[in-house]
Parts: sequence; C-alpha cells; structure tokens
Amino acid sequence: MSTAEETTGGETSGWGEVTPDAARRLLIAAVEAFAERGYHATTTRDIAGRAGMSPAALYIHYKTKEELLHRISRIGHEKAVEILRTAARGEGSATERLADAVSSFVRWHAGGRTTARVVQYELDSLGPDARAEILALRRQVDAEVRGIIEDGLTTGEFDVLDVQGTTLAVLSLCIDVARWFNVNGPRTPEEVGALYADLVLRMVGAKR
Amino acid sequence: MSTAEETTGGETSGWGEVTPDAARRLLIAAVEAFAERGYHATTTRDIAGRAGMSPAALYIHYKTKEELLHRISRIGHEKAVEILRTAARGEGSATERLADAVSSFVRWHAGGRTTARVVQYELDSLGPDARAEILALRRQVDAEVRGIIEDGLTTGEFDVLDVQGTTLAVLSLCIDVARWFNVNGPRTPEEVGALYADLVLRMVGAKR
DNA sequence: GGCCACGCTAAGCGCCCGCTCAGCTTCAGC
DNA sequence: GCTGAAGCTGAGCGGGCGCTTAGCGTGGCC
Repeated sequence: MSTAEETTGGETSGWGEVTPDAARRLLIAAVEAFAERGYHATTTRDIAGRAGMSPAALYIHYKTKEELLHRISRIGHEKAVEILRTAARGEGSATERLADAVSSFVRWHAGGRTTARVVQYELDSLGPDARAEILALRRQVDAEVRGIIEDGLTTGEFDVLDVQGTTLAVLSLCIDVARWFNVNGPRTPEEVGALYADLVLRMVGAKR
Repeated sequence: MSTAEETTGGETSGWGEVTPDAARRLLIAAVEAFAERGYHATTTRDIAGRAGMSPAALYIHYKTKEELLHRISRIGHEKAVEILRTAARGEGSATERLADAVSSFVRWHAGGRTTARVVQYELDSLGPDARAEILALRRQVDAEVRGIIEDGLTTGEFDVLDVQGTTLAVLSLCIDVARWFNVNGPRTPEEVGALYADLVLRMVGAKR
C-alpha cells in the first residue's frame, strides 16, 4: 500500500494541471454536477452557476458541453492508468503488487467517488472519436492488471484458469465501487481497499 | 444451475404480466431506448416511435415518462429477488446454493443486459418515493445472498472475515456484468456465469 | 494617457423537450 | 342503426435547452 496520493484535499483535488483558474473551476463544477445528476440531466447553466459564472462564460474555455466531459474523462483515465502502472511496476512479488494495485485503485474509486463515477459511467455520452480515445486508455488499464496476474502464474504464486476473464472480473469489482460507495457509510476507502485486496488474492488463488 | 428461464425468447421476453398489448410494446420500447441512451437522453417521441405510435399514445397508458422507468425498475427488481430466492432456498449445500445463485444472477445480467442495465443503473433517475420502494427490494436481494454466506459459515463450508462486505462485493461483481457484457463478445452468458460462480466460491473460501 | 486584448455578462436565438387536448376511428351492446 | 367507451392521432403549448453575439470593464504596455 504505497500509492495513496488520491484522497488528500477532498474531492476537488487532482485538477492542478487544468489552467487557467476559471477553466479549472468550471471543470470541477462539471464533475460534481455530472456525478450527481448524470451528463444528460446536467445543464450548462447549472455548471456555470456552480462555478459562479454566467452560462456564456463556459464557452470561452470549452467549445461544447461534451468537451468538458471529454477532458474530465481523459484526465481521470490517465490517473487510473498511472495508479495501476505504479503498483504493477513496483518491486514486490506478484502477490504484493496485485494487492497494492487493487487497494490503491479501490481507494481512488471510493475516495474520489465523484470523479470516478463520471469517468467510469458516462463513457457512452461521448461521441465516437472521444470514446475511441478513452477506450485505448482502458485497454492500458486492463493490460497492467493482466500483466500482474500473468507474472503470478509464471512464478507459481497464483492459480488462475481464465486469465482474461479473471482480469475483467477484478477490474469490474474495483470499478463498481464508484457506484455503491457512500461517503457517509460505515466503511472508509482504506477499509474497502484492504477488504478488496484480500478478496482479489482469494480470486487468483494466491498462496499465503 | 437450475433456474434458467431468463434468456428464452430474446431480450423482449419477461414482460408477459404487462397488459394491454400497447402498454407492453411501449414498455419494451422504453427499456431498449433507456438501455441504449440512458433515461434522460431518451425522448418520449423516441419511445412512442419505436412502439409504432404517436407521442400522445404514451400518455394513455402511462402518466409520465418517469412512470415507465418506475414500472420497468420494479418488475426487474422483483425478477432479481425471485432468481436469488429460488437459488438461496434450494436444496443443496451452501456451496451449491451460492454457485447456483451467482451463476443464474450473472446469466440474467448478461443475457438480459438491456433490461438489467436500466434496472441497475437508472435508479437515480427515479423520484424519492419510487426510489425508496426500489431500495426496499434491493435490501431483499442483499439479504438472500448474505443468508447463503451465513449458512456456509455455520456449516463450516466457508471462511469469510467480513460477511456484509463480502456480500456487497459478490453482488457488486454480478451487477457490474450488465455494464461490460457484450452480446457480440467472446463469452456466452453461461460461460460468464460459470466463471463467476468459481470466482465467488474462491472469495468465500469454499472448501472443494 | 491612449489603446487594445482578454475575460466576462445580458440578452436572446432556434430548437426540441414533456406533455395536453380536441377530435377521429373502431367496436361492443342493444 | 345508434350510442358511448376506448384507443389513438395531429397539432401545438409553454418552457428550458445548448449555444451565440454585442458590448462592457479592467489591467498591461508603450
């Protein structure tokens, strides 16, 4: 459990790369609105209002409402790839790296649930080009996890019959955290991360 | 693997209880449209058009667009409860009943992906009253799965540290199938059901 | 001090939304 | 053959949508 930079600073952190300030405020407002109501149910007036601006100000920084979703989705997916890549290319055994990958990925989905919800569940609202770009990032996500599982099979740490199916299931389990996790619920993101790391090690038959 | 009535007749089956015929056609059209584009992005004109009717015809059978979603969601959740209850109250060991529950639940989410998508992912589009009613059905779903896991702990078949957390994870894994399953993909609903039953038995530490 | 580029707003355009309503057709009951 | 109920349509209302445009205030630069 090493890579845990994701929850510091609340839900609005992690957008430091977006400039200028007004564009970042609009983007954060859009993330919150999309997460609460969904992309199609969110109006540009709502986004601008949350950012303390008039509806027209949005169009100075973004060409369309869809460009906002595209930017959010790309930044979020790049973060997801980074989290998994850091864990996958770490130093420990396949067992340690898989546990690390799952727990940090889950912590990101639980702690940054607002962002993760938009990133994982609004993909279909993008147009074909933007969607294709995001799907390429998803294949990188899949490859990182599959790589760790294959490593564990090579070293004899794991016992898995269907590598691709198990990879899919592991990612699916982590991603769905963004759907059900409740900040006011009984579990912290860290607790869910630890529970899920244990469950996933059981799924791959890790010897312990 | 006993309860497998869900995929027969294609995606439009299972609405036999909805009458008259025109109301059922509108409901099926709504399921397809909501699954493809999401509730908010679907227009009443689109639903009526798919059912071969004028937009006004919709309002003879349903008071609002939301009532359509409510009806779909309730029927779908009742079906989900029924599937899990049949498996949970079957005759075999806890191990057999859990495998049966997971594989039939997964087959329903994969084979009836169109319906399952609407049922599982459009809950937030309902108003407070309808949403509360559906959440009660979800608690029944949770209770059935938790019950099997508790049975397996009592008999010593399973080894689980966090019963509620594991129940949540098992259901989450099954439900998310509706998000990623692709009818034209490499796996049949039966194959995914079998794979997931195996993974879940590993998660609960079932002795085999 | 004059100028202009920049960030923003007030107003509003054209469109399509959910939904309504007057009226048409069909058909069972007598 | 007449009547009333049921099922449906064509036309359209009020409103909110995404997005545009003309113009205003402000601060850096010479």
